[in-house]
Amino acid sequence: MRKSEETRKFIIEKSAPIFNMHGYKGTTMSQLTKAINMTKGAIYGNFIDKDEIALAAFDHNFEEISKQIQEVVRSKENACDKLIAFANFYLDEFTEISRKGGCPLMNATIDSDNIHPPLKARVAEAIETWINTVTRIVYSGIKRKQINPNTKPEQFASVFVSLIEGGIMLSKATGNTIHLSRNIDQIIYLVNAELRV
Amino acid sequence: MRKSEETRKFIIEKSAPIFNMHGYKGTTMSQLTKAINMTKGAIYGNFIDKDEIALAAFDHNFEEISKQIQEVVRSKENACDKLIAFANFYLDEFTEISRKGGCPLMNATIDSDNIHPPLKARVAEAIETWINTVTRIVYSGIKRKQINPNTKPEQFASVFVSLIEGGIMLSKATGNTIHLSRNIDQIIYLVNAELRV
DNA sequence: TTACTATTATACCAAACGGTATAATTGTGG
DNA sequence: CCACAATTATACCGTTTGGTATAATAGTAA
Repeated sequence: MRKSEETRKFIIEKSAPIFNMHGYKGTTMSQLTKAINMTKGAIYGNFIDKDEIALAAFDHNFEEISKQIQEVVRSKENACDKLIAFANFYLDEFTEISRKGGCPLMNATIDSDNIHPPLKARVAEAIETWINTVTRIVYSGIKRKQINPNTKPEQFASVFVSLIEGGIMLSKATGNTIHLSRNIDQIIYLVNAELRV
Repeated sequence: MRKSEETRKFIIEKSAPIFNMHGYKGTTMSQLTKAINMTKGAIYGNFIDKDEIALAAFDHNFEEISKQIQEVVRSKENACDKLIAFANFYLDEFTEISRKGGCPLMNATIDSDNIHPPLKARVAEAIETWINTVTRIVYSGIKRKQINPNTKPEQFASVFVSLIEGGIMLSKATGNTIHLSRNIDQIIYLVNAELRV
């Protein structure tokens, strides 16, 4: 009763970066058995099929990055500082994120589309959550008179998230961090020049 | 001597959206035979392997979208108008692009990573080309006194492309065009408020 | 320690994978 | 229209795929 939950967690942790790197179709059961150093019997004793592992892996990837972001955001008081810290997190962690296959939200967005509807639904939910986090920071900043009341929180959130994701994509594709770096600069500029009061 | 090139072209055209929708691993030879309504013999008589079709499909997807963008950009005289027309193209064509599986550059970036080095190299090249196009428009605008000389063309290009790609990703994932729409608004705002002289 | 249950390993399955040899067909220059 | 070459269809190959019985093992409550 106890052991199974441990191995289940273990399997998810080891599988998560593999799904993130190779995608759903690109990840095979034998890749997973090698990574976790267990046999199929162990996997299928804890998961009903590949789908369940893939979904659990995505949840794990998203939760892990969410936790880190929450921590970074909470470490700042001012809403503008929260946004800047949020953005800088991705720049600081770019190498580490790349090592694990890039941003799981973007990867799963592309990977699940036209292939895996349940995963796609999960991704959509995660992205809404992420956008809402940014939106709420802006709303809260306006309320606390830290952010210009003319700012449109939803508009800013789309731009904010897009600059991060777009920057990751460009830097990943070209192998050059400069693109993400420029985008984070742009975010910092926007926050300081247009949002901050 | 003539026929083979025709069918080769035909195979590429029919295969391109499939590779774009399902990715390299997610696309199977039998999917392709169904789509082109021919047998494997026909395919392997014109291509040495799946890789060659995948690469040709990516090139085709990129060339097709490049051609359309070039046309849109050339239709405007002023550099700022070129940039706005460029951005609006993606908003106007979002539905059509989605129908074909989304932006091939983003899809291939995610899909090729950790899986297909030759395709990844091709994607990197295509993205550099795309960024250079934007950079050149800005440089040219500065030279022709249409754009503020303080503008940093490379910085703007990264932001420009990221807002488009990020917007596509968010809109694709959530099924809501609003994200891309907001990003295009942001681009137009940036061009008119900060670039245009 | 025992007895039973939960968990993992082994061995296997049919189906689908990318790819190929070869036969049938079709296009084409003379 | 013929003869030959280029192209496409058919039938098959070994391998790998996700998944499953079942046997062996390990954990656990009494």
